Amino acid sequence: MNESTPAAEQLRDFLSRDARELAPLLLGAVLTHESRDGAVSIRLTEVEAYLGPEDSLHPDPGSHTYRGPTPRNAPMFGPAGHLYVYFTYGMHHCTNIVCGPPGVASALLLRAGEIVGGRELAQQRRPTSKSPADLASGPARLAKALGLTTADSGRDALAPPFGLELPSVPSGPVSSGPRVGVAGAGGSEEYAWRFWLTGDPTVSKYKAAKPRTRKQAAAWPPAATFHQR
DNA sequence: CTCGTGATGATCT
DNA sequence: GATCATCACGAGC
Repeated sequence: MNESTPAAEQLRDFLSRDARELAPLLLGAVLTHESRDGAVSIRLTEVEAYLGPEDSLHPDPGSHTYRGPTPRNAPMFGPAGHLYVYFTYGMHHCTNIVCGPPGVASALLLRAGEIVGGRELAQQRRPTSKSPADLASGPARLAKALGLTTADSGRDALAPPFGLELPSVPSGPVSSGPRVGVAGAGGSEEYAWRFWLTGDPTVSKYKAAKPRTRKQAAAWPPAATFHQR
């Protein structure tokens, strides 16, 4: 078995707090993933908090757990410090670190970071990246640089082959704003739960959630569809 | 620099 | 069947 060390359990306790409180504290932390090809380490510069459905004061319509547990989001209902990785848009992976008190299905989406170890391997995994600051400047880029897929969802980020190290000194000023790419109310100013290190060059460029142009084909023509097969 | 858009498949209703 | 917690690329300033 893979027993957690006392240090890992202390860190797990640290992560077991409200995602909005934890988010700024986790900026500057270094996440490492060691694989057969080598290790890559990322210093986190941008995260987003997603809350669980248990908090009736702040129900979070932008969270994957908003409508309760499913096979995909199961890790978010588990212990803090584990990974929740999902696949989206048919081609991208995104990585979360589960957090929050036990029984609250919340997590932090890792949106960007600075590669501080294994830059060569990260560049190999992201051949289209044109500068070191681009290597992990976006949630799918970050997952790609770390070599994470849905196969890693549910695994413990506080035990090998992973590792998480908190910043030894305060990481500097933190900014916050609305979450990126979240449709509907969950992306509004009311849920300004995106946090980043002010001025850091690796932070992803902000793009407001575009009002998804809905397909009108299904609704048109409106009346001539009675006898369609 | 800022847009707009196509790619592409798991997931949930 | 619609919706995505996105990225890369190309057109037009």
